[in-house]
Amino acid sequence: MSKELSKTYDPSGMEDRIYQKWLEKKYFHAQVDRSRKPFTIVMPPPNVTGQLHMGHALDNTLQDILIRYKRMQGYSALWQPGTDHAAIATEVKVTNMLKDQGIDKNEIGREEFLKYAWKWKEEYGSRIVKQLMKLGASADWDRERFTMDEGCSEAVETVFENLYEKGYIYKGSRIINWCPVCQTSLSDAEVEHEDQKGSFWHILYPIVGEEGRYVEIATTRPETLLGDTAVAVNPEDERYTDLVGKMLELPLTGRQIPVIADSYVDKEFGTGCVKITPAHDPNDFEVGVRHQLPEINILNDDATINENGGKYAGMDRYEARKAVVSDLEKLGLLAKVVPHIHAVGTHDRCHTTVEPMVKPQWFVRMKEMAQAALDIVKTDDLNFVPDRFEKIYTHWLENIRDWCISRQLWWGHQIPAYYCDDCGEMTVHKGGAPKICPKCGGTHFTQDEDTLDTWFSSALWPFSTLGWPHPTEEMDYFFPTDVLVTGYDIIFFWVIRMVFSSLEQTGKSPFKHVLIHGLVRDSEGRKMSKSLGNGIDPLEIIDQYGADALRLTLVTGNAPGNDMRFYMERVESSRNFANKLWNASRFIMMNLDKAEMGEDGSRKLTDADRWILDKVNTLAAEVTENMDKFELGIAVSKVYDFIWDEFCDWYIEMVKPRLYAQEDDTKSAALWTLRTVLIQALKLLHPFMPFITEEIFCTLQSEEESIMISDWPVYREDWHYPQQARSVEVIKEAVRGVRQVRMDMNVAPSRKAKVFVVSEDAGMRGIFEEGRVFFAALGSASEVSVQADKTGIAQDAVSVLIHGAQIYIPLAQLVDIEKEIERLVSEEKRLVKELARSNGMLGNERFISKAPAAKIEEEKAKLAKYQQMMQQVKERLAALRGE
RNA sequence: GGGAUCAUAGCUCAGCUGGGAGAGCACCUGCCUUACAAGCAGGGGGUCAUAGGUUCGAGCCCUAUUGGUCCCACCA
Repeated sequence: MSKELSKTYDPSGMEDRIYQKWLEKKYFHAQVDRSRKPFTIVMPPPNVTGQLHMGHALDNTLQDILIRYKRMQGYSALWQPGTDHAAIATEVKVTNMLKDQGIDKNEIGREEFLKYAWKWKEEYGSRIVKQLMKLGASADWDRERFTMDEGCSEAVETVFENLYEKGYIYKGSRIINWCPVCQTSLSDAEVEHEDQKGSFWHILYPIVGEEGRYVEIATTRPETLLGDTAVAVNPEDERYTDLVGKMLELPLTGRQIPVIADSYVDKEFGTGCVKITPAHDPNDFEVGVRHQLPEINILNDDATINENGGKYAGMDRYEARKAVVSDLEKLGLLAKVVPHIHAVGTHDRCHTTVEPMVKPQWFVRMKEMAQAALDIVKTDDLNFVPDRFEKIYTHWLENIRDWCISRQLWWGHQIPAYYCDDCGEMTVHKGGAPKICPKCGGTHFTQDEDTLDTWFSSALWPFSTLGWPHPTEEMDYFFPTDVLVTGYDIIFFWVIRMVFSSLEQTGKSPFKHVLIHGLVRDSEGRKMSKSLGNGIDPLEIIDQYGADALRLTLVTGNAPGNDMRFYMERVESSRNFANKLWNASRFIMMNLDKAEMGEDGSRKLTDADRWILDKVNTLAAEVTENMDKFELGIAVSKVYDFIWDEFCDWYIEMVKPRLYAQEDDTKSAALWTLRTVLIQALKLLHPFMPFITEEIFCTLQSEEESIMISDWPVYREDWHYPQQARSVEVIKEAVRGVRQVRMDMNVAPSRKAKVFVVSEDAGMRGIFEEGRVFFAALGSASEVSVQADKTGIAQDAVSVLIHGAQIYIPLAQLVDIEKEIERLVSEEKRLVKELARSNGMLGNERFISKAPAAKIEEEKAKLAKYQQMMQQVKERLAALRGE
């Protein structure tokens, strides 16, 4: 006696109840178990103050599918979760929160600010975790980590020290990207280039000592003229050969600057003369280094002009631009202004135009580590799915520049560099300040003010969460991890940095596979964003349709690496599928309640039973293969089609007459098959729709169990029934034909008719004898007569011609002979085409000589089939026409 | 400037290593058949962007073209 399911599928309440049970039973907890193989996924840590959006929902659904699949296969499957401190994102939020309370972060100071930040983290840190739970995420929450917890921080300081000692981390005054609003340096990856309309200002620099002679330069940023320390021309540019070495009058400043030659200058572009501002342009900075030019910083941190800008000091950079241009015009030094579209670097977070500035910052030298990361992707130890992302990865690494890791923020890992209060000597030291200054023996130190780029700590995530740098059992067992699932938008920020960090620190790639997915867009293909207000809240979808429906929607028809559009209609159709499965299960349980399933020995499996067993068996093999190739969208649609089409629309309908009969010696076999196939299908579906499958599974069981720790279906030889698989397909074809004909003839569904199956082939007759009962039910037949010839069949019966048999339905006065002929003629036309195609192929000598033998045999079989059917059509037509 | 990617049914998208074009939704026609109307049965609808090429055979491979999306990039 099984328990009961409610009448309609209603996920609300059910999902939370089930999740709670899973938590209590500790099914998510993975342990080091040497008797089993490990399978590990490390969760991309969401921002600790973030909220679940569709991107998270997709990302975590994919991970959950993989981890549940592997767990069912018997792996010790660890899904390592945690959250990221998200340095700048969180700092901005906390700062704004304080601002709203009238508190200025600079007034309260670092220590006080951090107290607020931690409080904020405690308050909101669990929110995203709870939201992931609503989604059904089976992560090992007992192992939840945070990038700024003790262990992760230790890993960060250890790596910093290691890299510093190796000479890979250095501090230096280099040109970096500066965000004037966030007031911090940025890495190259954080700068987005946007095309903006601007102008090309052509400015005249008078040549010293040559009255009336000028050099014309072109610039998009005239205000930086205030920081110019040279003008450069190409050494091979004959137009300017005589100028090199001469001095120019730098307008508005009273300074004189030299003309230098540098191959960086493109003769063809602009005027061929470039003003050089080493302090505010990355290229100019390098030119400056080559020529030992002075750097004149003309900007304050908020992008106003500083005291080096003379009369322009205090002005904002754009005010200064206007003022400079207008002053140049007054002096007659503005040659012309040309409209110009150029790429402007902006901060990816606040979209402020960044200013290149020279500042003392910490950098990671990338050359060697990038090479290691490039090498590993050529091996089997690291591969991308789909593999085209390997190119993107490679291209980025080949062009990588040193990574600026210091940030002028407070929320984050403070750089473990200490300056001796006595002599100023810097010491890098993990685990707090050093005891004694190695240079002067001083004992008082001041720590570097800067914190690390948030990606520095997330780069260590795959191993810091497993206990590194300590030699833990987890590290030994679960590392390297198996799959990393993430969006393509984060390859540069995160994936690459994890790879080289792991290679450097552990000697291994952090994961074997990187499964890349695209973005979830709105129904019009736009990115979901706060500013557009077009975001769809996954939690609302879950409330309304259930997490299973959301998950199914996100994974169906989605190929790796491709963006997808989110449609409410698709969520509804997913929910409908859940309802379908729910009701089919309910039907099966009702029947299990009514009758005994019987002992093994008493079961008599019919062709239909063997057919569906064969189908579900094949399905298991195929789905497993798709899963292993990360083709999750294909895998789930196969399960979907199986459940809806084969199982519900065909098998259950086939089996009904046996269930409803008073006496049927195959009834228990039907019940057993229904239950067995349903369980197999539930298991195959479970990774995708964990809640509904668990609910049904548990209702079917007599004892308390869970589908999530049940065994994943494997292909089994004893369920391989090729014979029955074929014969039931024959009957299905006949049923479809009968239905089609009845529809064409407008026969009321309620009107049953006697159906004759005629075949000279005894094997074919056997198939229909065996399937007689369900053939009758599905074909609306009052009676089925299987015979070798047409004895007793009225001449005006409608006919269905299938390969190897003819089906006749005498429908008396309802049959319209003309219409019947029409139907047959169109069938004849179709067959003529098919025959032509088949004959064409087989008549082609080159096909015969070059195509694989199996293909040729297949085609020959088709030809024979069509020929046979054509003959039937011809005979039938002749009979109807009274020939 | 370099690169990636897409173009398949009215809409959104699948289509694995080349071997007779698929799904969901929408549409049309019949059905309240005692699991399900969130359903059942049947149906219409595609020169797989264009032009070449490779092949016995191309939606799939190659080349070019057109149109869209995205990423990277220090031409001031």
